[in-house]
Amino acid sequence: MSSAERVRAAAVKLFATKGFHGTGIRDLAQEAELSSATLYHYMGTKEDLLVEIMTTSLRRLIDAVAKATAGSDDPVVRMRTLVALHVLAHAAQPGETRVVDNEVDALSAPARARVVALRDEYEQYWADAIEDGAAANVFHTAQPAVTRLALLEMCSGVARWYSPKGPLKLEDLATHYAELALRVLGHPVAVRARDLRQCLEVVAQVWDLPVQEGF
Amino acid sequence: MSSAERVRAAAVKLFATKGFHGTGIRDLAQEAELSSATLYHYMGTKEDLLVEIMTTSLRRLIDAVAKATAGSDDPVVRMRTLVALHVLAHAAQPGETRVVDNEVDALSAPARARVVALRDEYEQYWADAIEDGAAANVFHTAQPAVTRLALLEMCSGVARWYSPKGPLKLEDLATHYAELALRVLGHPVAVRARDLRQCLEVVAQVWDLPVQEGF
DNA sequence: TCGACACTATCGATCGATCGATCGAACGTC
DNA sequence: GACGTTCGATCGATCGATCGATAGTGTCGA
Repeated sequence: MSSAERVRAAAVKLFATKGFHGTGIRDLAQEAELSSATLYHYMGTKEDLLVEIMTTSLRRLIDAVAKATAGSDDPVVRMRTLVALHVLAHAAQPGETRVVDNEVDALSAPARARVVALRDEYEQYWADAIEDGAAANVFHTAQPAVTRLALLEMCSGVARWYSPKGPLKLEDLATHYAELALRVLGHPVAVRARDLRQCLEVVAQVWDLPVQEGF
Repeated sequence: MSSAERVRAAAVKLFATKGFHGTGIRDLAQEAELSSATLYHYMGTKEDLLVEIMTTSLRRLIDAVAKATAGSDDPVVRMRTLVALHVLAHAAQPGETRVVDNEVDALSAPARARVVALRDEYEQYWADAIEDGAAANVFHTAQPAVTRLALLEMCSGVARWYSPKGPLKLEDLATHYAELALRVLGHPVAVRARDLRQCLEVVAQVWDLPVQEGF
């Protein structure tokens, strides 16, 4: 792993576990096995590093859902795909996703605006799928906007507790959450294994992970 | 409001919005309208202040669920009560709950152990209700533990976005979430208004809030 | 009624430590 | 000798925390 990669990995790990403000430049340097001065050869300010992690992580997620939902009009299929992708991404990359979800408040106003715009772009996929499903009468929810937020929070929570060392396989996790999401949306239909396998492949591809189960 | 109360309120506000590490002693002093030296007349260390906020907040929540679920054996009723209480607490006291949910990592090891023990005590109510419901065949979930975590994350998320200024009333919010939770648990039954009103009263009582709607 | 004393509340000044960030110099490699 | 990397030393700023001093307030014996 190159020094540049070590710096980024160190930042993801420490920002995710100790928070942006709780992580010092010297913590970063120690984790990356470099002097604090050398860090600045690979980054701008500490905030630049945070912004880079957030934007690339969100861009990857947006690319993944764009790729995985392309060509599908069925809201149920899209919803299953969105949930599976979101859960897989949060389980496989808990560091990045925890930083994105928890450290938005640490950004300065202009940087925060750019990150929030990306997040809104992502959540629009969820809003569209829910709206289309409600219009097609396959989803039944009295408060679509609230339900969307509830689903997103439920799925993002995975990054806070999932461990690949536990008994639960990634596929089982994603399948279970897709099932829960459809229940929330008032559409009690079993999850098809075929849809899920496609999501696993997209995640492995976009995040550049080995393809076998468990990443 | 006394100085002691202003210190605590300032800490809740700033810890919730800027994070524990992102909040300086001087920020706290300015928000509480005191000098930084005077702060230490009302608190121990900054971490003591954080621990006090977390433990009292969790104790109140535990007291509330103990009071509200006492005497009820029906897992469905208990689950509705747990969800409504949790959502109402997170919507009515977003500061405290955000601090509890997000700043656990900022604690030193011994303090964290005490807080996590309280959190586990609280979550046991959820685990019991889900287990009893599954045993009574009124809940249907393949992964009870995962479902519990998913539900908790879903409900806690309310503190991140709910605003009393929005169009959504507290009762509608709690009712909607109770409905979503029962769907997640495979028990599609409408929420009874009577159960909810009792939860509103318990929250108002335990958190010492005015009883009329909206707190 | 009055002063003496104790106690609470407050703050300006300041402590040593750590913060994010920068500098010039020294490496190696081509 | 040009360039990409690395680091020790150090900058001014800010951090959490403490100090002694100064008011205010209530109590109690004379």
